[in-house]
Amino acid sequence: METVTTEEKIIRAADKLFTQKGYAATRTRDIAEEAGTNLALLNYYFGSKEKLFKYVVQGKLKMLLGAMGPALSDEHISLEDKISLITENYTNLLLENEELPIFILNELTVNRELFAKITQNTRQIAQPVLEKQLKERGVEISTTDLIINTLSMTLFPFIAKPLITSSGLVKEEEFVKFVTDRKKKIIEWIIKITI
Amino acid sequence: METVTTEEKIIRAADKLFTQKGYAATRTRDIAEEAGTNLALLNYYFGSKEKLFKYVVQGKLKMLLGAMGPALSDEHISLEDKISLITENYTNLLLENEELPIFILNELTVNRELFAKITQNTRQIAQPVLEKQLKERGVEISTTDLIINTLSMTLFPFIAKPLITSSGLVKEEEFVKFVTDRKKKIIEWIIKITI
DNA sequence: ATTTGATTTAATCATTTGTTTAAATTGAAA
DNA sequence: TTTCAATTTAAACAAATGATTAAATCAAAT
Repeated sequence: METVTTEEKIIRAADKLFTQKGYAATRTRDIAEEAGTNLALLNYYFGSKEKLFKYVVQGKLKMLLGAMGPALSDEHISLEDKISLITENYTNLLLENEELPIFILNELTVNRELFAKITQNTRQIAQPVLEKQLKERGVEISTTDLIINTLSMTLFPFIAKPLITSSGLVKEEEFVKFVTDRKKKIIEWIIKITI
Repeated sequence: METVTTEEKIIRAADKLFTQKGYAATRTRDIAEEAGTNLALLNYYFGSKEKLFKYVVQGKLKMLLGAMGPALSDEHISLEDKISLITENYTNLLLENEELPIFILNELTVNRELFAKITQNTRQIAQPVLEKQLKERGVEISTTDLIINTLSMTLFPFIAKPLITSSGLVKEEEFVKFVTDRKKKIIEWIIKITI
């Protein structure tokens, strides 16, 4: 049997509720109840709701950026394979964490300072390599447009899922197939655009 | 001089704060203060915080869908012009209302039922016309992919603006130029993909 | 000028919410 | 077994928050 410490139980409960409802709408009492512990333990272990939130957010953000960083900055991975890796990694990640992007982007809007440091690193390493690879190909598209187009087409269906499904564009039960099929298409589209 | 009723002042204040901070984080007292009125007037005119919120959301949602609906269902507008209209309309709309998409998508995640009715209409009218136009062209892409790709590339920069700017991909002061320049590019890209 | 209904104000209520406190319990070390 | 720190519990506190009330003010109609 796996033993889960009280601290870990609180983290998991907080993760679930914060991601689901956002910071402001989540009650410390609900976290405690979800964790099956006492309300006071939240402050005993983490000091405050806000500190617990930051802990959770840091983890989520690393998750989100971790799916992109390493692939981008490797010189030995071709442009095609990079696009491929990004769409593949993100699609898989978001299939397991559908609320992740909206959660991050929403809290990011309110709490911008919190994120600046973590995000900058990734780009500064990745961008020069990408630019070099694009130049070698004699491509007219900018690195920025390439990255944003890839992320757009990959992430948008997850971000806009409630709009897409409730409008009937894609049925709820077909969603997984829809984004899975898109993985291959996106690479083709990006290549058509880029070359 | 323009005369603004108290009711209108409350709506504008609520609009601003709800869009900026979301439902849960917005305090009725802040709305009253922002409107320059008394707290009790909010309940006098709208009954409750929730009713006021729904009023605001309905307006925002119509705004968002209104930028797409009419263009799509018109048989006399060519495919190119439709893509063109959507990116043009949305880019302009979101330049004036940058927080709009994240606000809608976030609240939509929590409050799904509220939106179902309004969104369904738009698609049911538009999709058949689009499908016909695509078939006439002998194009292999699906209507769904076409719509989602166009929306992705147009909306994503606004949705992910905090991530894009704080990561340094696009500088805050260059953002307007960036999305404005993208308008033309998106149309070219979509055509490359579609044809 | 008076009346009447709509609007506004100030004060208060009841509940929720994040946090703290002090006592109880547990479990390992001496 | 005793001791002692770490952990857990139950209760309470103070502030914040959505809502309500009753009185005051205003503006138009009579």
